[in-house]
Amino acid sequence: MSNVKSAERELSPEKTEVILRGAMQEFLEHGYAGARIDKIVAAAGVSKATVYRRFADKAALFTALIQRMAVKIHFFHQQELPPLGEEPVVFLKRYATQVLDHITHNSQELMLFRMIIGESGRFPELGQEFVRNIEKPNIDFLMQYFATHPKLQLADPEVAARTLVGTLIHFRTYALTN
Amino acid sequence: MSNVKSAERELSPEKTEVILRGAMQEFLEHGYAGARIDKIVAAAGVSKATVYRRFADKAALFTALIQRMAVKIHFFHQQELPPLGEEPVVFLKRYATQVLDHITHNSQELMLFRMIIGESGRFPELGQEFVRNIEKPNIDFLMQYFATHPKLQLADPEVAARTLVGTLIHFRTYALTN
DNA sequence: GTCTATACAAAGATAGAC
DNA sequence: GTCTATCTTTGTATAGAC
Repeated sequence: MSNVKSAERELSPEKTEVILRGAMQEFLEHGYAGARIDKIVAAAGVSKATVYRRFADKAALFTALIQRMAVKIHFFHQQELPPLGEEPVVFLKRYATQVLDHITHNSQELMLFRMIIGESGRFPELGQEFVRNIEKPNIDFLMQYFATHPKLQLADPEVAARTLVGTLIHFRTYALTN
Repeated sequence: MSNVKSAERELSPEKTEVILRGAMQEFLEHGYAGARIDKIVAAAGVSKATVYRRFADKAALFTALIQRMAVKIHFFHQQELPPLGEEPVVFLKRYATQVLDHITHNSQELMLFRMIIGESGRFPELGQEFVRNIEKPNIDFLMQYFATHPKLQLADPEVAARTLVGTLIHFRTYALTN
């Protein structure tokens, strides 16, 4: 006989939100092993018990956070495309510039990429998630773009797409420092 | 009046060697923050005091290890070049295959690349060291190769070299999982 | 110069009050 | 459902014997 509201009275979504926000800061700055639960709860303004009621342990909190970020970044990139009507050379230059600028002005995203790569040996599902959510959509888009623009004379659209995406990500996560 | 031998009686190089070997295992497997000094000394068969007599702290041990590995890998790659007399297309395919195979059969090197990228935000000098010792020599070599083979019709040898190296490293450290 | 034993701090996780 | 207080383990680093 409980009404609808009582059925919802479980874990408050607001607290979950602030926990994840605090966790993001701490994990991005120090990596998985370097992150401290104490710092996360301090930043979130909740107690440890509140964290451990939602997440089994540190690893569960970490993976939950990363998966959430993967989805957000995915949708973000989709909105950012430069106009498709331009000449291919112009479009591709803008596309590349935009990706690099985006990461450059979004230091959290740079830290995220680096962390994913660094932890992907110990959290394989995490690396796969990112391939699925971030790299794959970009590669698929470019593949189709290349395939529908024969004037570019690209023998293999998939190779071209993987090359461009790989070069851009690598250039920003490894070659440059800040 | 001390003879030459007594002047050398400082820290035994053999112990330094086994410490670094144990440290390599542990750091590569768990990253910087995840590595445990206890595990390192256990693997090396020495005491903690012996470690701390040589290295000021964990970070000093870490950076010393990475710099040593950077030098070793640098020299290793130099010896591996496929025959330069081949047709450019053949040579480049072999070069790429060899780099990928090398990392694939050298899981420690893969772990090292991932760790460098993951820690490069917190240890910037470490990322720079690797650019200098590993990426730069490869890029320089390819640049010169491209410049001396005009039939490849590459407008910008440096861009081509960076693209190839970046794509190869990224493909192996991020896109694939194992 | 190297070891054993230990200091000291901090971590992750939980019990019990409200 | 959330907090305070605490348990237990484990970490880095060092003091002192040999």
